Amino acid sequence: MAGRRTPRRRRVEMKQVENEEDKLITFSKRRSGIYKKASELVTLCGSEVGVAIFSPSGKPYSFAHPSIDSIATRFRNRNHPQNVGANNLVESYRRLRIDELNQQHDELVDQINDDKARGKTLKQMTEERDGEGWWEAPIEELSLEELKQMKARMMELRRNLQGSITIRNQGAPSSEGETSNQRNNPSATIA
Amino acid sequence: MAGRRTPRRRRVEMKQVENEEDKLITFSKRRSGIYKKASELVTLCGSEVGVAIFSPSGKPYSFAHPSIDSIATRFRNRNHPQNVGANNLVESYRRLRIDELNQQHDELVDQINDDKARGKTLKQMTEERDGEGWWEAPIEELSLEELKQMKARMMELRRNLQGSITIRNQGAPSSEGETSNQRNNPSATIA
DNA sequence: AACTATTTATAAGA
DNA sequence: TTCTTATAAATAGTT
Repeated sequence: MAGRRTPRRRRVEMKQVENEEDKLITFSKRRSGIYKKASELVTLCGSEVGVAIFSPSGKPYSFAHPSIDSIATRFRNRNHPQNVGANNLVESYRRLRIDELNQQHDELVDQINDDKARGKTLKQMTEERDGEGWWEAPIEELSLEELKQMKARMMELRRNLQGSITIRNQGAPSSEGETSNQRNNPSATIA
Repeated sequence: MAGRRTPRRRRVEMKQVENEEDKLITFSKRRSGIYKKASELVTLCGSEVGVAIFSPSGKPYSFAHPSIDSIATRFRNRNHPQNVGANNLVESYRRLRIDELNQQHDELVDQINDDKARGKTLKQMTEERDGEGWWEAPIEELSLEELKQMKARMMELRRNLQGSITIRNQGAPSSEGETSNQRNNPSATIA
């Protein structure tokens, strides 16, 4: 009991933590730290914040205020929902080879409509996730949120484009048999 | 030089900062702090992190590693790109009334294809944003990223559904009660 | 932007 | 996992 009872000190080499156990602990603590900082920013400045983190083992975590949906929407709309975003959106869209995208979309919609997997309903999913703090939005909802976003995006785009073009042309099918596997190559598909 | 040269002390009331100027400074400092924490988490644990923040005035900021695209993709795929995510996605999709969504999509694609707004090309946009740290991804790219995500999502969905359904029928009534035999994900939740 | 008193975060240990 | 504590890091108020 004499002297220092906890003779530890630390160093902060910014290097990958080798020991897996330590790494997990560090991750856990620092994740909490970031959440706290984020929530403080929300409180102090009234700003909206969204955080997405993957643990070393790949488990997803998220933090968001007011909600992931809201954050995503704001990003989409940016400061000028009128044109700027739409322009980028449109131009980017084009470069993604709309034909192919459209074709895929049709395919998917058909398949989905045909009734396939069946799980929880949207409402159920939403209900289940209450009870935790607002900052602990379960990541399970993200895919759902993304769908909402997708619809929102489309409606926005449509709104922005309204009254401009009207020509309808399903377009030639893009001869693409192989698309790069983007699981490990997120940004490879674009250009 | 004698005595204390900076006789300041601070308080940390977690309240909205009233003074607008102070609020902006606080926001700026703390945003940097969060970015730093996030990048440290990346370095120490090798995890992937994405942060989205709106300033009090509504200006968007973001941080992401390896990229917003990657983060979004991982969230979409989650731990089990096979089924779980797809199920939610599919079910949600349905509930968003696919027909309507599809209709809107077609409309948009047609309009876009017909040549409308024209801005920077994707390549230009990408080039312009080099020179800063990887953690300072300009928010301007987000709308673009979302497009990538959209495509990625569709391709993923398509991949997941492949070999399951092939019927093409916009309004096919479902007679399937359950299809829950795909739930073989033992490691759905680590904790 | 820089400084520094102080608060806050956190690496180790228990 | 939660708590403790020594110490490193973040930052509010100021220059």
